[in-house]
Amino acid sequence: MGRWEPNARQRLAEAALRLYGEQGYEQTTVAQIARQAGLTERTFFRHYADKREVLFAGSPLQELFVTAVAEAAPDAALLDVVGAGLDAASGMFRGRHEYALRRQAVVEAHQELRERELIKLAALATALAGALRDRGVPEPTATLTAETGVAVFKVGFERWIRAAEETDMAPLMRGLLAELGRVAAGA
Amino acid sequence: MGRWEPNARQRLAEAALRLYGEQGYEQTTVAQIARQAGLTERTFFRHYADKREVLFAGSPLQELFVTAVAEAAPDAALLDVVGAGLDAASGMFRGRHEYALRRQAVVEAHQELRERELIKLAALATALAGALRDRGVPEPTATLTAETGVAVFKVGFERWIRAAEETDMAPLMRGLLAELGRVAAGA
DNA sequence: GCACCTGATGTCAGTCACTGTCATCGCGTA
DNA sequence: TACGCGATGACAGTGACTGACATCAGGTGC
Repeated sequence: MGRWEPNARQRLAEAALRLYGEQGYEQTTVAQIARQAGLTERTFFRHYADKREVLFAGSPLQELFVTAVAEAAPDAALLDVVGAGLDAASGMFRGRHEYALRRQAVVEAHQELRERELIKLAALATALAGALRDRGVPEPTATLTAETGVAVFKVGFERWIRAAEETDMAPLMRGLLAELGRVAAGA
Repeated sequence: MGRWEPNARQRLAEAALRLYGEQGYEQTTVAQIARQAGLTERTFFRHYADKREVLFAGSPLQELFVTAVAEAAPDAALLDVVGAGLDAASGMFRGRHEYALRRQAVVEAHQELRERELIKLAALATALAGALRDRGVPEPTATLTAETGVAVFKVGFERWIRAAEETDMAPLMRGLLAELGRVAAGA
C-alpha cells in the first residue's frame, strides 16, 4: 500500500475536520487542507471526490445497519427488524460522542454539508429497502418502512448528540420506535 | 416591477429546465441559460443563488402543506392532520404530471440536484414539526410525525410520477398512510 | 545488481461556478 | 426636465475541480 508517508486519506480527513471547525468550511481551501496533510491539492481530489466528501467517506453506518437487517431472524416482526438495524447503528457511536458532536457542529453549520449528509441518509434508506425486499417484504411496505426507519434514526441521532453526557443510543431509538407505533395507532 | 422585458426569473427557470433536459445539467453552463433568456450570467445569480436553485425556488409545496396542517380541525387525530397536509400537497400537482415528470427526470439524473431536493424536503419536515408543535403536539412526537409524513410524501410522489397515466395523488398518499399504520401496529 | 513496471504523487494549465464593484439604463416622480 | 431607484451589464477575481503529463519509490523478474 503506502510507499510514501502512510495514511494519506486519514491525514486529509483529520486536517479537514480540524480546519473546518477552526476557521469555517467556506473559509477553508482545499489547498490548505492538503498542505496541512503534507500533500498537494491535486492529491486531495484523488482521495475524495470533492471538498464535502472528506467528512463522509468511510463511515460504516450503512453497512452495519443493512447487515443487521439482513441477518435478523427470518420470522422477526418488521418493527423488530428495523430495531435490530438501529441497534447496530447505535453501536458504532459508542464512546464517540465527543467526536460526533464536533463533526456534527461543522456539518450543521453549512448547507452544502447538510445536503451531503441527507443524500447519504437517502442512500441508506434505499439500501435498507433493498434488504427488506430480500427478506420478502413487498413494496411499497419495504420502501415505506426503510424511509420511516431512517426518519427514526435522524430524530434519535439528533437527540443523542444534543445530550450533555454521552448516553446509550440504542434505548433512545427503541423508545422512538415505540412512540411511532403509538402515533400510527392513532393515539 | 418589470421595466425591462418582464418575467426574467421565469424565463431563466424555463431555459434552465430545457437545457438541463436537452444536454444535461453538467454540460449546461450558467452563461448558456442566461443567454437563452436574453440576460447575462451575472443577472442569473441575482435571481437564483446558484445553478441548482433555479429548479427549486418558488414551489408552494411547503406553504400548502404547512397551512393545511395548521388549519386542520383542532381535535383531529394526528394521522388525519398529516393526511390533510398530504391532500393539500397533492392538489398542487393536479394536471402537472407531464411537467413534474420532465423536471424529476432531470433532478434524479444528477447528485447535486438530488441533494438540493432532499434539503428542501428536510426544510419541509422542520416546518411541519413547527406547525405540529403549534397545535400542541409535544416533542419528540412532533418531529417524528413530521419526518414520517415527509417520508410518506416521498414514497407517494415517487409512485405517482412513475405511473404511466396521471392519477389522483391524494388517495395514493392516504393508502400509504394506512399502510404505515399497519406496519407500525406490527402487522 | 539492474532494468522495468506500477501505483501514488507533483506540476501545470484550463474551465466554470460564484462574488464584489462599479457603470449604465429605463421608468416613475417631483 | 432633472433626479432617484431598481434592474441589468461589464469586468476582474477567487477557488473548486479536471485532464494530461512528469516523477518518484518500491517491488519484480532476470
